[in-house]
Amino acid sequence: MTSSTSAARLVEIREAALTLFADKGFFGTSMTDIADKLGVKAASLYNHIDSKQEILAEITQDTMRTLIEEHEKAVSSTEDSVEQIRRAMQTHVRWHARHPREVKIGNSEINSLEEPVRTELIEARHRYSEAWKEMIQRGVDQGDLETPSVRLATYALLEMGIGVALWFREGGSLTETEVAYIYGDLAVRLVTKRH
Amino acid sequence: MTSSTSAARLVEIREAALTLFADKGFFGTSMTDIADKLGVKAASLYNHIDSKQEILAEITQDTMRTLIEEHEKAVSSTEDSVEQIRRAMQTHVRWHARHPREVKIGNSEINSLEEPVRTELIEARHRYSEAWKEMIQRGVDQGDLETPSVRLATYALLEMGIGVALWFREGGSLTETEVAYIYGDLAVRLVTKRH
DNA sequence: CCTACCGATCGGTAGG
DNA sequence: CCTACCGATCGGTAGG
Repeated sequence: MTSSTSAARLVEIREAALTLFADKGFFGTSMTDIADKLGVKAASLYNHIDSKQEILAEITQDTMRTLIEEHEKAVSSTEDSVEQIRRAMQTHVRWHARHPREVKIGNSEINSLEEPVRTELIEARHRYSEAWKEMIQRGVDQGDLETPSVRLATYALLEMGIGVALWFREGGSLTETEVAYIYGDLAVRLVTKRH
Repeated sequence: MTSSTSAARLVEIREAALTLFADKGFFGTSMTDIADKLGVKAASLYNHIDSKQEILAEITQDTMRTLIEEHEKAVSSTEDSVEQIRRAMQTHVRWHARHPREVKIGNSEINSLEEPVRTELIEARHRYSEAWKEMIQRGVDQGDLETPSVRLATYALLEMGIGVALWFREGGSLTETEVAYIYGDLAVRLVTKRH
C-alpha cells in the first residue's frame, strides 16, 4: 500500500529532521543528511515533502500547541494560587524534559523560519508567557503571592524550566517526576512571602 | 598605516560577524553577508582572517573568560553566603544583559564549532556551573542557605539569568541595574529558608 | 524509489 | 582592496 508506507515515510523524515536540526542547525543540515538517515537519496524526499522549510515549519507549529494545552489544563485543575504555580511549573518542566530537540530548534531557528510561520511562533510564545503572567498577577492581587516584579518573575520561572530541556536525560540520577516536583517547589519559593 | 587600518578592519569583521551569527546562525551567514556589511568583497576578508571558523572560535573564547573573571570577583567581595548569591546573580545578569549576541551564539552554535574549541567551551561552561554549585553548597553547609537540590538550584539560577539576554533591551522600562537588583532578590528567595 | 541534472551559492585561493 | 576563478555542495526538478 503505497499510501500507508508513504505516511510512515513522512513521519520518519520528520523524526530524522528533528534530530538533525537540533544537532547541526537548520542551515547546517542538508537534505542529503536527512536522506542518509533513511538510507535513500535526497531527491526521493521530495515525493513526501515540498521543501526543507516545510519540515521546519511543521516541527515548530506542533510544538507550542501541546505546551499551551497542557498549561491550561494544569492551571484550571485548582483555584489555589500557590498550587497553580506549582502545577504549572511541573507541567512546564515535564514538557521541556520530554521535548529537548523541539526546544533547541525553537530557540535557535526562529530566524530560519519564513513568514508567516515565524511571526505565528513568536505570537504563540507571547500568549504562553502572558498566561503565566496573568496567573501570577491574580495570585498577587489575592494576597497569596509576592514578588518584586510580576513580569520578571514570569520570565525567570519560564526560563528556569526551559533550561531543563538542556540537561535532563532519561535514566539520569533524577527521574522526570522528581525534577518536576523540585522545580515546582523552587517556583513556589520564588513567588511566595517569607513569614 | 596599513597595519593600523588592518587591525581596525579585523575588529569590524568580528563585530559584523557577531551580529550576523546571532541573527542568522553560523551556517546561515555567508562570507558575502559579512563583507556586505563592511562594503567590501568576500575575498577581501581573507586578508584579515584565515577562515570563517576562526571568527566563530574567537567570539566564543573571549566570551566565557570575562564571565568567569567577573564571577570570581563578585564572590570574593563578601564572606556572607546570602550576599554572595545576591552579588553573583547581579553580576551574572549584568553580563548577560550586556552580551546578548554572544549568548545567542554560545547557545546555538556549539555544534558549529570545530574541535578542540568546542570541547574547550563546554569545559569553561562546566567550570562556571561548578563554581556556582560550590558557592551554594558552602552556604547550605553553613546553614545559611536551604534548597531541595543544590544541583537543580544551580541550574535554575544560572538559566533564569541567562534568559535576561533574550529580552533585555537598553532603554526599556527597567534599567540594567534595576533588573540586576530584582534578579538578585529572586535568587536569594530561591535558596533561603522561610521562617 | 532512482539517475541525471539544473542554476545558485558556498568557503576559499591565485594573482595582481 | 579587487577580479576571476576553483571544486564542492546546496535545494530542488524532470523524467522514468
